[in-house]
Amino acid sequence: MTASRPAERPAPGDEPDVLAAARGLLGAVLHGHGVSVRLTEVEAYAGPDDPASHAYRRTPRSETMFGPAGRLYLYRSYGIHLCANVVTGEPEEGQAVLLRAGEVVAGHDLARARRGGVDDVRLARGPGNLCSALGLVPADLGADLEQDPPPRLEPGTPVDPARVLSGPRVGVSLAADRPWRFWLAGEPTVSAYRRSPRAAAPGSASDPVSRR
DNA sequence: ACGATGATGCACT
DNA sequence: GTGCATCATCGTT
Repeated sequence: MTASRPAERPAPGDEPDVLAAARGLLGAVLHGHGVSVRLTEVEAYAGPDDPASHAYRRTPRSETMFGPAGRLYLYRSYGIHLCANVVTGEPEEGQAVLLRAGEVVAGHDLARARRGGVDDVRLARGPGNLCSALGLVPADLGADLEQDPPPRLEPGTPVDPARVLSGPRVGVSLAADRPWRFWLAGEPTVSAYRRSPRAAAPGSASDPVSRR
């Protein structure tokens, strides 16, 4: 072996761009089909260096993640639910932010109808429920969120950084300790944390890249 | 062609 | 807290 440097591991302060992008999406408003949601909880997914990301391997499904920023990446979870991401970073990087939860700020009646009359704070709690409330459909895959017709993303007023909390991503079995989930403190719309049963024990060194 | 696996949600104890 | 429906996707055969 050569006298080269050790394997790269992100140094503190050298975090992937997608983390800042994720924090920046908190408070933004996503206008769906007749319903608008202010984002309160998101998760960052990096490219081929993130084992939990759909972009860990480039496949037909994840192709949108390798495209330009500001596009909508939709995927089907458990064969049933749609989940929405905003592509960030440069093309080929494969970075995106999963939209996990939000507060309905417009179109309440339509959102309630779509969600079967659950309590308002649950209208867009959880990535599948958020898509359902917004009325997103598979045809919205790849939509340019900066263009006029919905779905469209409206930058929110900046949030107080002290209100942004972080923790591990929900339900991922790999890189399960990376604290790449971000949410706004005190928001009742934020979903509950649930660790994947397949994830290594918290803090385990057997997890590919455990913590930062 | 086949089997395993979920970036979930909801019912249930 | 736990169990599981349900099916697109992807790696393997």
